[in-house]
Amino acid sequence: MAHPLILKLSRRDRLSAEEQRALEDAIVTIREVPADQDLVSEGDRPNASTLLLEGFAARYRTLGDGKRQITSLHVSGDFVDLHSLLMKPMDHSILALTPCRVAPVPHEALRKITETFPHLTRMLWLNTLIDAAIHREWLLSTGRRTPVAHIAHLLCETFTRLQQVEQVDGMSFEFPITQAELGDILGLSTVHANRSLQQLRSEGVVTWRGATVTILDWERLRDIAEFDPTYLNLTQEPR
Amino acid sequence: MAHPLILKLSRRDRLSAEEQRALEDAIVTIREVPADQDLVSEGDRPNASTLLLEGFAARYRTLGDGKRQITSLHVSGDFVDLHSLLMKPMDHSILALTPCRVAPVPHEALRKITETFPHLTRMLWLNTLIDAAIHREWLLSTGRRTPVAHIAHLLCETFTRLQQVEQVDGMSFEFPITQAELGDILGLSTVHANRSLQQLRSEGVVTWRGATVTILDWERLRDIAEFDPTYLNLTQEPR
DNA sequence: CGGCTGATTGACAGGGCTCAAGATAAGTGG
DNA sequence: CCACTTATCTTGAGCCCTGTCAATCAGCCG
Repeated sequence: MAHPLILKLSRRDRLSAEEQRALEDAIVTIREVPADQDLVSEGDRPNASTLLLEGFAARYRTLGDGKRQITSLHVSGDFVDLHSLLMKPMDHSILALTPCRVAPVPHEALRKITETFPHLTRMLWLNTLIDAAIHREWLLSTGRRTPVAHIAHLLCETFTRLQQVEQVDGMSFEFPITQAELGDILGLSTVHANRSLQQLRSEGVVTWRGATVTILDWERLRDIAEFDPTYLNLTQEPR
Repeated sequence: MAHPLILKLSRRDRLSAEEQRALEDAIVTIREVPADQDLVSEGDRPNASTLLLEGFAARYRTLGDGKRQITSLHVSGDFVDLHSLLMKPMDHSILALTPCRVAPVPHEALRKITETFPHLTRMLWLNTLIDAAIHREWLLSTGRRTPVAHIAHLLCETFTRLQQVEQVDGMSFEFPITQAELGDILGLSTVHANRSLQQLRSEGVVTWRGATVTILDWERLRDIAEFDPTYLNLTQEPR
């Protein structure tokens, strides 16, 4: 089974046949998780990391008064909690935004990879480094971008990430999040998320109907967002 | 030379003598960088990663209109751009907030470590995972904490991190950042950063005179911040 | 002492939040 | 396929938070 992680990593550097096999062999079971259920919960000490095969998931943290911040979004091919191999316990939860198909990859298998496949280990490490780069970009968005630019950036980023795993259709893609969730990504209230989104739509750069987003004017969207995909490390290089 | 990175990593898991030696041997030169100068600049393709031995540094990104967001702070023992081993080019810059003593660790040496010391590699990987965990915590702060709670959290975090590398003096520590920089950390204007800080001081939980911060009431500061150090992974475990 | 940088303050405008209601869309049972 | 229920999206109004601008104060250095 050629899973989307291989697709994703292969964009950054070539994986040998052995490396691909090691990744494939690491998957022994598949689990279906319904929407709105935690894939992993804060405080867990998982003994496997979760590879997302299908669906959308979000990592989030909640404050005492119930305010929630989504700290990252995940799509197929993402290793949503690869870090739990080395960091325990979980310091945040991961929520299935849609029904998800996931593969728990036992930490034993991952540890074995780190002992035997240095290059593949670096590629997995890189995977978590890209997560961190996305976090930094989100920090810039939350702290300094206007709400409209923040949404624009989120759409550019999501489009680009989905493109890598062949989940886009022309300039359209499925983006099944509610506006309440959008607010929790942006660090804004639902109402303000709604109004900012309307502004972006009214300028004719995007369309967002139901769960499908269409980018009508990529150049303009990119300019509004000041989107520069460097941080996603999409180039193939020796790593 | 027992550098602070060894101190820092040893809090998370025991390093063997060979591993420590490998880290020590990786340092061949030391460089002094004056304050307000970039240690590394966006777009660079460094062939060494920078270990911060002394001083404070910050990673930041800037928008077209000049707005700046600081995405992380670094203190002695931090490997400020360890990620540049695998991610090129640099997607952000790193600034010396004070005069810094740094050790460039050649990527060659690091790559060799990944080929020969799987456990040490995991420890370095962990180091970058903790950076990412801090990013997530900052996202929560920027998106959902009040400015006062955000500052409180920053102080709790900084105190805890400095404690690990023995840079605190009782409940006091040196924190040489200006209020403009504080604003760029919080995602607020300088003026508002100032007013929020005053509020925290007026409640008698902290003192911040010149570059030295003193925590007068840790419990209260922790409660205001809802600070939970889990994400810093301070426990010693097999990794 | 004069000239800097950084901290503090006041006034005011605009942005973003809350509350609450109405409109749409999506899902469910008959 | 319809009627109903529920979730989501929109909109309006009013208040508070936060940004901007500009001036004053404080500390440090030559």
